[in-house]
Amino acid sequence: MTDKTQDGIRVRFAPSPTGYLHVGGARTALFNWLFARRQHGTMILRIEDTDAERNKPELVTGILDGLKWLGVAWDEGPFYQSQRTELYRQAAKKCLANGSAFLCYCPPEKYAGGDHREPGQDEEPKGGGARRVMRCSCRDAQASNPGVKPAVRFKVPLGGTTRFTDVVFGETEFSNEEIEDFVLLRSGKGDEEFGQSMYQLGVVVDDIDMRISHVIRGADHISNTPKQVLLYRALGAEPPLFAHLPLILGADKKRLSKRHGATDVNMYRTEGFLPEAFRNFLALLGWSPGNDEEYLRTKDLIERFLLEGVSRTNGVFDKPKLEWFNTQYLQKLPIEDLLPEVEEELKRSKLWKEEWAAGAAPGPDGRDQTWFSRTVNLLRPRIRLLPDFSSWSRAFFSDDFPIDPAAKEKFWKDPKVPELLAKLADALAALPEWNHDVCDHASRAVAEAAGVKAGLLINATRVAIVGQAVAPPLFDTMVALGQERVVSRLRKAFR
RNA sequence: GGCGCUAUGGUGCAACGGUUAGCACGUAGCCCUUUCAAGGCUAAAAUACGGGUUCGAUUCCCGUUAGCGCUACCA
Repeated sequence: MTDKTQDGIRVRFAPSPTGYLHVGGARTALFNWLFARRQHGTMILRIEDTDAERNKPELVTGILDGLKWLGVAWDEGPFYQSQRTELYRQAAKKCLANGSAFLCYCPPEKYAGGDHREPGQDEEPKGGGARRVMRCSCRDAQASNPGVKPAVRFKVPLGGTTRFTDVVFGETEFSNEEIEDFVLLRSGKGDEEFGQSMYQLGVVVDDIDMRISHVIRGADHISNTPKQVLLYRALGAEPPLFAHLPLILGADKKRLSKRHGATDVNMYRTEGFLPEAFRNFLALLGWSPGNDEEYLRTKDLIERFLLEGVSRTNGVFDKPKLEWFNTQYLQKLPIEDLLPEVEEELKRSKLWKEEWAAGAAPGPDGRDQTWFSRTVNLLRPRIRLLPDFSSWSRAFFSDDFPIDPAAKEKFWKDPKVPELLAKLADALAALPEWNHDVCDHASRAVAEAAGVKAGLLINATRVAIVGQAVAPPLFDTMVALGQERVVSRLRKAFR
């Protein structure tokens, strides 16, 4: 075991391109990555595409995109198992040669059907010891069917136990009687001698070849592990350390699936979550730093990540908590980390103006080079998802914005409003300077002169200048928009 | 069915033999307030059940129950 880490910590994430990058897979990838970073190790990406039937090569791009968005960067690969067939065949032949595997001529659908009971066994095997009498004895099938191509099966010991140490679950032991003679290599098609590798062989051969020190993967692989440990031994290698991760469940505690909502990480990107918030949330699903801290930026996660902190209980994917994390990041992130995300969002929605880039020309208020960052800061406490910058905050970035009918209904009810806004427009237009306090005083003066409460004017004005009942504090909003726009929007309101 | 794993509020985690069982999300209420958020305060809410071990169990052991996983020439 110890010699496994001689050439350093080496981990891998090994998705199969039979679908998109699932949040469960994303969490596995994240844990591998955090562990590798924390231990100054190496992370390898390996595509497990040995099943030509199910595998869809075009899905690899989506998985890679998902990982990149997540910020999980691998150091080696991606390696494709479909291109390493010869390696697996050699390993299978080695097992054949040293007696740890055998050729099986059974038709695939017959093997488990009880065709292989030894003579004299008429009872259907019912688990327990009876099961092992199912050792394949299909030499007869070969004799009566000379053309049949065999698969290679591993010869699991008839007795004894196989144990391994799981860093998360502890010492784990399986009775060999429970393990069937699993297939290593599919039978050959056409004129091939053998077909593609099966999962168990591929993982083990690659994990040996890639000198993997820690196998960090979902707990759904616990039952596979003894098979793999047996294979390591048959191939003359020492098994790595295993760390199985509890599964992620949906709100009903069933395995997370599409009907629970989005399970494709790329959908969280398009929904507008910040990758760092998503990482923070995911890291805390099945792992804890050992105390109550929750807001952990990526550098903190790396610093704190220990396999010992991984939980053994399956966890529910709680989207409301993810949303909370996102708002936390939207509010707390240093502005320079947030700006690029907002810029990208505004570009997506075609609202972006190059003059807003840092250090460029003044913003719409014609005053300050950092208009964009000031405006984002003003907006961020109320934003939940990145696209809100384009929709909810549209009036800050474009003159073409809708007026919400419900907002009108609520704040323009009073018949005095049109005249009030006209007076306010005149008052504001006459202002020699433009800042929060000046706007504040001018507005309140107009309200007072008209004999109405300031609130009435303020609320009505908000609707006129941003089209919504909800926005940042009014006078800050006025400053962000600039004098010209505020005046013209007020004048246009009832025209 | 067999085998394996797991079991703290609705949810995610903490307490690794001794705490009034802690934090966060969510929920309810209050405060703040020009809207809405944010923020602050408060409240309701948990050790699945039954046996042991121990001076003492959330914590260790056994059983029950429940959930999940595996049980493919899928990964």
